Amino acid sequence: MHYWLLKSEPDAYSIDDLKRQEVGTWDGVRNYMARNNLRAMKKGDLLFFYHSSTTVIGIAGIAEVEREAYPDPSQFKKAGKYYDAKATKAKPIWSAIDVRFKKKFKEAITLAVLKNDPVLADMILTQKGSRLSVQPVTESHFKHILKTYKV
DNA sequence: GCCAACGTTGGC
DNA sequence: GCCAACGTTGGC
Repeated sequence: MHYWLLKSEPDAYSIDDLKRQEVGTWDGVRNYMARNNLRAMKKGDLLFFYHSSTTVIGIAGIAEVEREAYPDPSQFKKAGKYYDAKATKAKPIWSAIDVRFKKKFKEAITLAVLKNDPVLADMILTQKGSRLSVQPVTESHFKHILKTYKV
């Protein structure tokens, strides 16, 4: 079992959207490191759903991997903003996963709170300048966050 | 809205 | 292969 953190701008896709859908597609990732992390995910892995670029920045809830990486359909859609002319069906470049809603926190665990926690000093999320949108979270960090900021 | 940090592109 | 220029992310 591995743990992850996925960022999304709630204006585009929020944990409430996922809750409504029950199972949602995580597509549009256009960064190689983030993509490789998507590809490393296994069904049943747990992930933090993180809200970025919004009024309350932080971890909004939990989801789990429902379907492992497959070619991101949005790379083939010419009209869409995630279209990639270099990608072909035979040789796709980008990957998507499906995630299943697990839980929405009553209140998001904010980035400020996480940054203030010495236990999380070496978490990728809390590093200055870190903007990786799909990142691994260690088991101890994941459990620590749940235990400490239980909501 | 600003801007630091980072990733990507493309000229050489 | 280097690196400047540019575009994007994302916190503040």
